[in-house]
Amino acid sequence: MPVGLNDQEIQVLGDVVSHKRKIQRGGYLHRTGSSFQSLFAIRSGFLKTCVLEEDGRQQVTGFHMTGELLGLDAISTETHTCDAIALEDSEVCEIPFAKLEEISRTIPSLMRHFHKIMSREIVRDHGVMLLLGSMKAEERLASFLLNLSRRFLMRGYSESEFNLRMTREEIGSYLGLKLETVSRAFSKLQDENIITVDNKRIQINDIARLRLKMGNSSCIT
Amino acid sequence: MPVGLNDQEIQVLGDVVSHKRKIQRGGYLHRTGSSFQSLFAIRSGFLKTCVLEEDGRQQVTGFHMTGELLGLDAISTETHTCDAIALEDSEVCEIPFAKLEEISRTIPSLMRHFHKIMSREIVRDHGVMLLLGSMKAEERLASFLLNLSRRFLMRGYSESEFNLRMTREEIGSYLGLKLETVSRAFSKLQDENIITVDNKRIQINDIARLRLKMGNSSCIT
DNA sequence: CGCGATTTTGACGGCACTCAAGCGCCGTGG
DNA sequence: CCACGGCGCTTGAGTGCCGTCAAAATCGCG
Repeated sequence: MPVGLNDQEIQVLGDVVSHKRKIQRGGYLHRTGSSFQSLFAIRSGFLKTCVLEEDGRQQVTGFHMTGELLGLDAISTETHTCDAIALEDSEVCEIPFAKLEEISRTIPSLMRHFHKIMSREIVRDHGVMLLLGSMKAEERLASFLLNLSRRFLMRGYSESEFNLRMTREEIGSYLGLKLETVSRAFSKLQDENIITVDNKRIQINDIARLRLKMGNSSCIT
Repeated sequence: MPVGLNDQEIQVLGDVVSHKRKIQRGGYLHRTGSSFQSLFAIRSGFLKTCVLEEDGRQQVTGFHMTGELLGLDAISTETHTCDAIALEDSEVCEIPFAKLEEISRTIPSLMRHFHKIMSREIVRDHGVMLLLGSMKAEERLASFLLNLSRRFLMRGYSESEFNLRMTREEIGSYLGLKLETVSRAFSKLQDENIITVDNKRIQINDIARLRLKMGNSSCIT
């Protein structure tokens, strides 16, 4: 997963990864308030992170797939600030953070890589802020689908056909919309023959026109 | 600024800070696309960061004051992903990032501190995402004012009376609202005697009721 | 097959956006 | 000194997008 490291470095890093953990669908990887010890690298599966509001409802802050790193938000307070929940059976590697810091002192490229990952998360969040702050419902959904498409492609899956792991409500929570609005936006894009929707199965028929829907060129990572 | 370092460490860090830079009101600290060399610690003043959209309009991603660190987003691509513009005459310390990484290898507490700062930025962004995704105009403005209030308090200024450095349009851009909506929300809070608004001068008369306006307890940092 | 969860679709209403007018402040120039 | 014009701010009226409420359809699963 960590790009830009040589074999030796990867091996050293491998020693840090204390053990793997399986989380079945619906299970928690960590909860808000629980103490922070480790980062988690996703080996397989699909997770969401969400913060709970006082009234019980939840806001999804991200969807995460293979190769991504979870728990970065917890470094600051040494307490997790969100829940991480598996949307399908998943497998993660636990990376004790203290060890990671220690080892990264001897491997500059690893440290640099780690810093880039944190920075990329900040850039990603800015992209989402842009989306939430200035896009309409249809633009948000287009942006979301294109983002998923790109991430599937990077992992060797089809960029034009994939299964959503999350519900309309979770998509809506992430995009700052109600589930009905998400559903309507799906239907609208389908009416225009840009995508084909069959419940959770999405097929992108015209990726160029989908990109046009999202006036903005910035693509959330 | 950096909390949690001892005197010796602070001195070492001081050596890293190559030189100070003054930016006058309206001036750029850095621009989108310019190459990344250094982080910037704000010594004094007030800056905004914003990303430009293709259509020329801009979305403000943050307001930044004394003691805060700018440029974290640029680490990932080694290119700045946003503009940083001074909203009043400001002074920053330039911190060459390569040097910071190098030195942090010998001072674990500095490295840890840096990681916490990056992590806090991620948490902050999640707070903004929550705000943009689920709050109404008045709640957003209340949240914004309380955030400013707290940050002024932390710096030894009054928490109940301060000057806004930014325009209504910039506030709106940050909060995902149009300037007219921001203005109306100010007026409404004033009508309820919760705040007193005199152009850029804000006085918080009833901080408890202002907190109530923002149903959510999460406070963006 | 039957139930609950999820999704779709429709009708309606409200909040925020758009368009527009007017005010106050301030720097410039007559 | 004062008139003028630009800019930022406020306020009003009307519109439209999206949230709310509701009902029906479909899916998933035992």
